[in-house]
Amino acid sequence: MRLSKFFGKTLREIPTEAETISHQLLIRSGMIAQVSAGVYSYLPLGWRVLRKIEQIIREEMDKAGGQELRLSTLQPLELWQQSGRDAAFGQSLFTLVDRKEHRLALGPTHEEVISELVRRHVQSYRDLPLLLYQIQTKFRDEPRPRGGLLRVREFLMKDLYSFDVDEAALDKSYETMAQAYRNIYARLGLPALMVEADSGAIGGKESHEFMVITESGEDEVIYCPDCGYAANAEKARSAKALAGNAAGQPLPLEEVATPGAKTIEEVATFLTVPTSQTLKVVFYSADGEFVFAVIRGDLDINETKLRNLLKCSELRLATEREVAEAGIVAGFASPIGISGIKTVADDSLTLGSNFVAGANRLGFHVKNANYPRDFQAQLMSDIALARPGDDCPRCSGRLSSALGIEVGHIFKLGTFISERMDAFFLDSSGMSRPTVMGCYGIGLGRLLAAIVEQSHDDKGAIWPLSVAPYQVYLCPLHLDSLEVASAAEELYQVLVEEGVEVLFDDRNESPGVKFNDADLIGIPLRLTLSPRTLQRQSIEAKWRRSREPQFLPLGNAVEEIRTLLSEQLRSQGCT
RNA sequence: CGGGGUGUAGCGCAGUGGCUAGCGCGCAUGGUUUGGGACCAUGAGGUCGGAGGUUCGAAUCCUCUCACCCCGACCA
Repeated sequence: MRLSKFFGKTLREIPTEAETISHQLLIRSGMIAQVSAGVYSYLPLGWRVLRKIEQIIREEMDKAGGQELRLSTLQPLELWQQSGRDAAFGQSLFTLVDRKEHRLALGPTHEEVISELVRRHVQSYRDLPLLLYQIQTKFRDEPRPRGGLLRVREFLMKDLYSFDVDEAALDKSYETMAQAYRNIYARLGLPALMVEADSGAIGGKESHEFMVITESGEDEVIYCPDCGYAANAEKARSAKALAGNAAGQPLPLEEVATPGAKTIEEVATFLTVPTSQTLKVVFYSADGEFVFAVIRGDLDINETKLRNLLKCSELRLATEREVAEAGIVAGFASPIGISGIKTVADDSLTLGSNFVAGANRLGFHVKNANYPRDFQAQLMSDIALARPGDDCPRCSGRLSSALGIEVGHIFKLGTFISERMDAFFLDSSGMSRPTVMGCYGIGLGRLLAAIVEQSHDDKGAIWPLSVAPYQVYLCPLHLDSLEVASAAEELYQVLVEEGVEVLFDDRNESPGVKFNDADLIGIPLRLTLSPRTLQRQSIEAKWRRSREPQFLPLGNAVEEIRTLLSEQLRSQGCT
């Protein structure tokens, strides 16, 4: 491609609306253009990268046994009502009404549509397993799009759905997909960490996310540097230490005056006990129901875990007014002696005894509260937030945290969707059973942004060869020199004939402009030729990533270039 | 949805009641240049986000409204 005829222009200045590096560089290099909040067009450069990413994903899916298909984007809302996930997606669903007043959704994901399809085509266990995938635009009306391509409302996504006869077979499909994902990230030159994750609105039991660790990430990853345990903060566990007198004999309840001591810190200081010797109560509204969440004073509530435990869709802190209306004395509340309010507890209550808790009376707490002697909880589980510095749940290490971009998410869905969508099959004994599903998503645009986030310098993007918009930037200087012009032209023609992807800077610009554009766009290999290099019968070759150029003899430059490129691809793990 | 911010030329910005709205980059034409964003000359390009109001006079003051960005809530 000749730059003189190319659509799209580089920008010298950083557009004001772009804050994250990838957003700035993608706009400045002319890869994408914003249309609306969370809606982008891809210009030729960006589109080329996206298509290469797509092709790598397609190859790995095919290699793993996947079969590509295309599903509808318009989905009748009934499908979502049938699976019951219309509530889970809620406002994120883009909906519209057709001329017959029929309600439709723009697909945010395709489990419903594909289950329907599979239902009609799969009757026997002999038809399973199936790995079906699609690479299509999906729509989600995000509350807040952000960071350029990092979180958008219209996005290209690969989703693969697995259908198996039982859990064991699902485990196998899951592992096949996890490996395919590792291959994809390797080929994209993207270091991605597989972490345990919450399954959110998608539902299901087990799930993992693939994270690229970078400052602009919007997810917190909790990990153990010693044993490799890693999980999204929403999901992460920590080993909860025993409280100081965990082994103590339960003592009688005793009310003590604690004037003005409302927070855990104040109470603990006032009574000179560690915070792990206190109980904390947090008030929530869960789908409109008032809920007490009780946890040991040194820990915090993880709202994702709480939501999962309560199986509710809307969870928020109760307002002061709701607290007052429930007859709660804020700052001095506890579940002791309270009835008629749903109480859920963190299992840390069992890791201690003789706690300090609220007395449900202004200015008073009680000492020696013990579970379950003094109060009960309807639900008890781990609902604590794992924090950096906590003990690792798997080894004796200490947890750390980092921010990451979620570049892939795989789920073991189980049977809840297939049951609702009637996707049953007959097993070998003639019994009707729901297919066991898994789904495996990867966002292409976000992947593209993540690559830039972790592979750039102050000059611009640094694309790995496998996905670079072009492999080579052909950069002649002094184009008014006939010698240079004809040598460049000839080299361009030959390279193109050889199948090398060349961006030919045939503009009559100054060297600085050309070099800066080459760096900004981030083409892996730059070939410079000028009167100076021609005099030495050579052309200069420089990798975007490195500082030092090398000189190739003009005579067999094409051969040398091909060698350079194939060596580079091989070192990237791509063949 | 709550909080904060920004809308003036393609991009980045200046312009707090006054006459024809500026600057830099970019763009066009001509010329001189050419190894890290060159220089000179000439030129094109604006319903100042929109609507309403105040005023002799509004980019500027008031009201409403829309869009976009950031933080939070929420979310894959």
